Amino acid sequence: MATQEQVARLARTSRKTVSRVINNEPLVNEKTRKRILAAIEQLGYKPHLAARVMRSQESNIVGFLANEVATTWSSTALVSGAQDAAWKYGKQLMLFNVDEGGERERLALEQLQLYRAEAVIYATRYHRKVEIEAIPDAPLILLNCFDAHQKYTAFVPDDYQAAFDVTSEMIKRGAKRPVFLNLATATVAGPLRAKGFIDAGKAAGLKLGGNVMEGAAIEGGHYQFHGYEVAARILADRTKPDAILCGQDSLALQVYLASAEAGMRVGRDIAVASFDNEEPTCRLLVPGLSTMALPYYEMGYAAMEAALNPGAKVSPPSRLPCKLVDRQSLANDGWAPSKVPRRR
Amino acid sequence: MATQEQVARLARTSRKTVSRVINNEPLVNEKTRKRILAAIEQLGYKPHLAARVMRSQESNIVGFLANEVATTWSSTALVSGAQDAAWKYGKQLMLFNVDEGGERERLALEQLQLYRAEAVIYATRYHRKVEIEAIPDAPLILLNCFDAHQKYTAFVPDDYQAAFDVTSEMIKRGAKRPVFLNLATATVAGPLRAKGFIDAGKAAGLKLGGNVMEGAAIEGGHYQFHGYEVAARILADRTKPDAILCGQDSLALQVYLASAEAGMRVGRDIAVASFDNEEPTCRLLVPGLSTMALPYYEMGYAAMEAALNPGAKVSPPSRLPCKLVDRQSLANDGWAPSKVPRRR
DNA sequence: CTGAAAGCGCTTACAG
DNA sequence: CTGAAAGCGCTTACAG
Repeated sequence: MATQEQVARLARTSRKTVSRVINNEPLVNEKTRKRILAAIEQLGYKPHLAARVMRSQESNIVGFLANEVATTWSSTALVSGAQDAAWKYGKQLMLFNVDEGGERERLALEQLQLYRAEAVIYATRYHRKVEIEAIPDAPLILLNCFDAHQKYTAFVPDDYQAAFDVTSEMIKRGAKRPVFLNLATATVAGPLRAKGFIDAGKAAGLKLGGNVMEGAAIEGGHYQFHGYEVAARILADRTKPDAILCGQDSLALQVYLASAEAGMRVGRDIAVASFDNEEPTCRLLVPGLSTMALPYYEMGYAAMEAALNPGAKVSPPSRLPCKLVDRQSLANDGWAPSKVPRRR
Repeated sequence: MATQEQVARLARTSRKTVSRVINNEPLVNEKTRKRILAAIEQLGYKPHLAARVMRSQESNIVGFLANEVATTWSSTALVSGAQDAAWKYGKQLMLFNVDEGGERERLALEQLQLYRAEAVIYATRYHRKVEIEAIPDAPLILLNCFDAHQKYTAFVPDDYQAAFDVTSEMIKRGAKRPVFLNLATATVAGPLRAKGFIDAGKAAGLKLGGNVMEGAAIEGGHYQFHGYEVAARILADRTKPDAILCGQDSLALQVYLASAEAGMRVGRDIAVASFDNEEPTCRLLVPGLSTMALPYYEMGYAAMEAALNPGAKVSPPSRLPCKLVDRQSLANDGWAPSKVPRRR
């Protein structure tokens, strides 16, 4: 691979002037610039980043540790957001798939120190608490998670608002007996959403305190889905719900199965809504699933902005708003259209 | 951050001897080594990789471009396999999420040149043909894909074997009228699997040529799933199948829905098997889905081995074998146990 | 507008 | 077993 030295020789000029052209510095004669650019082209010269890093003492690298992230669709959006923000600042993302507290995580943080990363972003697959320490000389930003002592800047989805909004919409469309098939109680999002669900009922004059149930549970360290069994049970009940809000799209999938087996059709005999907007699940379900999309791209973007502009505020975690992606599942033929409250 | 110079001063020795200790070279006096290690500890010294790279002219970096990969579970295994193999050789993975032929891909390849990557692995989400060119001075390895001219070493799953094996198992357990709800015909895996399905029938004395149908299609550049409609249609038919093999777990999900709505229970009234073993789908379906796992970890590992040992054979693509992950869906109460052919 | 010199933090090549 | 010198490919700081 060619060096600036070789380019300079071919262009009959000095290394420094070549460096000027490469770094788009002004004050270079047009003719000299042309000659240098031609030489660069001819030799296929590319700057050697390691040399630049060493001399300028700037690595321009930001580490992105994805904890379990790659197992779901959400990772794409988190990484894309961070990537786009990074490129805006001329920074380079260094991406790692890690396991919390595990060997890969340790090695990734080690590598990032060796590369003199300027900041580190730590992202999790779902909203939760983590235990992690920053490496020296690089701010740590938490993405979709937070630390117990709120020591680090963090960005999470606004679970309360999301549940409040989707429940309000459900009620606005006619739901009288909505049930919330929630995430495991041991999650962070679960209780926040339960509160949003209940408060939205309260705001509309509905008492929903008894309508929240667990659709999943953490058993033996593993996340177990019980949406199918719970849905089958409540749909067999005399006072069955007219709408089911699911804590995640996977639970909605199980509700679809249980509904079909109970002879009920989603979007006609029972309304269903959910959280996540996860591909491909949403596209596969018939009818299409109405679900609250989590603002992963925006979260990733915000995290990178914060990583590159340290000194800003640290805690509490910034809660980014969620939006409903409306398809066909949030409907019930039993809801009389006249009863839908109008909004202006 | 401390340098070897500072460590040397503190340990009252020379930079070179510090370098010896750091690189585990022999021929260092035990006492000197101890002093140096203590100094390293005290100063929190970490080697500066950029400096090492520049002097040794070895970047130790391998690029991993994940095309659409992060949208599915398969990515984890592909990356993990490559990661593990890389660490075995003391190499570092540089991971990028890219879009084929897009801006992110161009930028990623550019970055890898600037970092003087020693090899590049290009991975796709599903088995297909790609158009891509290697960057100078770094071998390109294709993972889960291949190029038209077989110019590059490639690793793909053995789709023919996978379909042959799962179909044989289906027939062995009693299937008489299996139907294959295949991927879109325009995919690479689709036709290979169709052949495996038909050949397995032939080997067992069953004519399955007319039993292959498309469960998905590429329409307007997008992959569209039709598993629900097709399954609903064939299950309503007088001569309905006793088993459905699905081209991917997502199609199986749609078959579960259509079966439930037709009043049929998977694993009892209709047997279902599939390809992918994708999380979390497989864990969510009731009953659990029996499916051919694709050897993603092994493929990733093999790709990295090939990347770091160039000069080996190039074409045709290496086809890695798939294995059945058996759960409860590959059963049908109508299959008399006595009719199951015995194997010894 | 241009260039010579120094130095970033290491490892290489060599001499003791 | 140890160390002084040179150099990897750049950018910085400075002088013209």
